[in-house]
Amino acid sequence: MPAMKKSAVRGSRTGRPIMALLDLLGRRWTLRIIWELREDRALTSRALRTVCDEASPTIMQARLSELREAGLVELVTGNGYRLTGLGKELMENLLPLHRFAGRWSKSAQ
Amino acid sequence: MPAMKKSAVRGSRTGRPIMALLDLLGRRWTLRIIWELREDRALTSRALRTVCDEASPTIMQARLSELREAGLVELVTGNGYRLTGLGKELMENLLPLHRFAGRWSKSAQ
DNA sequence: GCAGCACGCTACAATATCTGTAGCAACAGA
DNA sequence: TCTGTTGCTACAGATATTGTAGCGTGCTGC
Repeated sequence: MPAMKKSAVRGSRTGRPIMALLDLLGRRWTLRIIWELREDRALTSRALRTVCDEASPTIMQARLSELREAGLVELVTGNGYRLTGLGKELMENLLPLHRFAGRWSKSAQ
Repeated sequence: MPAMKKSAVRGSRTGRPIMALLDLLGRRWTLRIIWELREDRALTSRALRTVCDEASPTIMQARLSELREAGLVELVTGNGYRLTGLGKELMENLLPLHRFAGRWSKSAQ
């Protein structure tokens, strides 16, 4: 499994991949980063910080490192960060959330 | 939109539902809770803490309150917590992650 | 009644994580 | 050389999470 060094994925000591994945995605900005890189976008770390509500560089670098270790994101020098093939696969699974978010926001209270 | 009182959803001040949703899901244990309630399971708060790596009661209650405000989870007295209709819809969108997690874990390095 | 027991939930101090600001070295134009 | 941008780091303060203890309520058995 990618990125399985000691604390790359917190908690979830069961070894079940889905738990490790849910834990990885359940960290601040992680889902957002993947979302912002959808449709083959490549963004520099600073551009990512800007689109992610001016997230702090510390945590942005930490998340990008984790995502790189996990094999979901890669750094293309001179071009910024973008999703790997695996990352795009994950993105495909997340795209339906856009439609759901619309329904969710409309279902008042 | 459900649960849009002041700080129910942190960051993401854009008002775009997808951002609010990604922010809600990007908090520790939130994804895991929804996952553990899949397939119409109903779990007590203590059972949820047990299956979620013994998460602390403080944070479990906080997450459950947020999810209830968001209309994704409900408390059935005498039966524990379970997903609402909306919550099940979200769950449907998350189920493919199980398969992805398997592929992810197999793609060494 | 009255123990036990599990429930949802809270208090509170210790710890981990995140933020905000500043700044580094390396590279690219002008 | 000067200006600007890149990826990335330091560090102190703020926020979120953990771990432990415990509350009040309702239920079951005695």
